[in-house]
Amino acid sequence: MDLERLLTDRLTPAFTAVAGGPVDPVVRRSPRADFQSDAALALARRLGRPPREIAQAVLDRAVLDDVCAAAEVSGPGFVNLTIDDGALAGMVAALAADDRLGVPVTADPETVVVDYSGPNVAKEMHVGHLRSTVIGDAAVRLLGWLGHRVVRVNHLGDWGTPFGMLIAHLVDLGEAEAAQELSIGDLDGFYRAARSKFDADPAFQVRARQRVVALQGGDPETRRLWRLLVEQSQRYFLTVYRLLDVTLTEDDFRGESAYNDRLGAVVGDLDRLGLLTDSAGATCAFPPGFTGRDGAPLPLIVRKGDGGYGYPATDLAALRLRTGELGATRLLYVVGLPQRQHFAMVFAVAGQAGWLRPPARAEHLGFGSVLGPDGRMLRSRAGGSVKLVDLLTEAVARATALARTKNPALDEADAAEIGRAVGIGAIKYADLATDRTRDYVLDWERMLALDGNTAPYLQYAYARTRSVSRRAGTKVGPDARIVLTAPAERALAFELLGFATVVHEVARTAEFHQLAGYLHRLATRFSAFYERCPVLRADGELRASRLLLTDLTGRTLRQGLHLLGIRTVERM
RNA sequence: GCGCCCGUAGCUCAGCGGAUAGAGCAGGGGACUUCUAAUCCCAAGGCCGCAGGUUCGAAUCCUGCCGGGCGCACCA
Repeated sequence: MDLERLLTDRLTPAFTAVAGGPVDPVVRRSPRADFQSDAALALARRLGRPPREIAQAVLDRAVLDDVCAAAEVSGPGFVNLTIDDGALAGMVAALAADDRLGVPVTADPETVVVDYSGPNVAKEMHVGHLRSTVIGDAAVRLLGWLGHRVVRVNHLGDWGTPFGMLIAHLVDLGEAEAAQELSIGDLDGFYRAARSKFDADPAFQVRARQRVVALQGGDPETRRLWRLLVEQSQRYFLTVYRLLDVTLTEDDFRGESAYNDRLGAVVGDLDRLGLLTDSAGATCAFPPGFTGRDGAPLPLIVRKGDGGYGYPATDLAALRLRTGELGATRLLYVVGLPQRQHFAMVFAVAGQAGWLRPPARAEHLGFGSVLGPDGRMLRSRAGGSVKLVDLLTEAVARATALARTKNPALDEADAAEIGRAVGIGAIKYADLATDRTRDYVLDWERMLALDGNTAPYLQYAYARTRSVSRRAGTKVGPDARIVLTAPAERALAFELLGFATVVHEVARTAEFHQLAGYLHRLATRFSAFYERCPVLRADGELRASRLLLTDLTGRTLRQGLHLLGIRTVERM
């Protein structure tokens, strides 16, 4: 069903025979035929034969008759393959009959830990958390759909010195008042108030420092107040996740504090392994290959000079638990690019300690910043960071207004539902549609545009497929014959068959913009098909075939968008 | 100083060893007695930052520059 793989499987033995060793035929879509294989060119030097001759020898041996209408050598030595219409139709029909759209559940499932979102307790979620949350959730959805055991970890910032100040402020306010403030989502106000008191009032500073000591010493009352802060914040974060359509739940919170009682063992074991050195009073690991400002080896500070633990220790403890107790073989860290070196060092030390060894591997899925229209880091008018809820609320409001304008017949409820799906979808899609590692510019006009590579365009294409299916009345069985005559039908068929390839590729690379690009291409192909190939006005076999193509396109768009965490609506 | 990321159409981005570098937007031209025009079609638009190198072949790999961003010991 996966055409690219099918052709690869057919060409590989032929290439291998000709070359006398294993060769990847390098099959890809071609502007000059349906597919092309480029491997003969690369082989020419090794075999000392002209590439065209090699290509011909491969074609002489390869079994392609049942799939290809034409297979020929072209140019300097490309192999051009044209798929037989009947074979193509057969594959599309098989695809339509498959609930999983040609993407089987993986044969070797693994345990994958996805560490993402990670907001800080008693601090507002801002656009910086948007990317981690959206990308991480897409990873969770995709890997889960493929049958892997996915463990979501929301590595909350719930520990450290700021909590002394926050708890002291909470006491000043009174618990009820503080809880009220936090539950309505005024986290920044709470944090700022604590901060400014800390900066201005020496007596408050003393109380704050005492609270840090009490908290770390396990004082029950301080712990209770701390829990209160954490719980109120979690409640608030969950409302944001719900609005964002993210699958994170309360069960996924595993804050930094969860590793407290393991930090001692981490340091102790690293020491026993001879990996630690005292340096300027701090206990450090010096993984090879990392140098700092003056060319000196760069330390990973596992325990600070004052005896406290920093986040390297926490990250090591978390990693060890994930590969050890959770048995994970793939660790994904969806954290901004600036942390790249930190994670490289953590992974290196974990490798040295034997906590991270094949088949287990860790990947830092770094990402760039969200920029404003001026090309600089997105800021609010006041110059502070933009509250994530504000951003989401504005997206929904804009999309709802847009829906009303475009389709005045919608009632309030429908407009609201569409506004939500489109607004949130637009934000998430804009985030996922470009290369993760790059910064991107948040531009309302562009991401809510009704054409172009945007969520609304894809959602509209989906709504059109549903509209056609609804109007058809009769449901077309999956056993309907597919007939492909028009070029637009063929083009759509090829795109539909490419879903599995993209899904597998993205599962490997976590480059979600590849999936987004695929879905946009699919929607584009469908729109062209829709324009040129009447479905409901066609008769008999052709009508049934086109209905099935329409339905299959809709299912693929819905599934693809769902994997990205984006909703579809039945009408727009 | 060292390290990482990024310089591709006016704008936002794909492409990251293969044939004539692709989309979308904006701008130009066309298609609504509609299966939802929130759409489609056509034309136009490029020293792929610069300079070397490797290769049969380079936007893609290597080296050096230039420009932008971000990191580089006790905040997470």
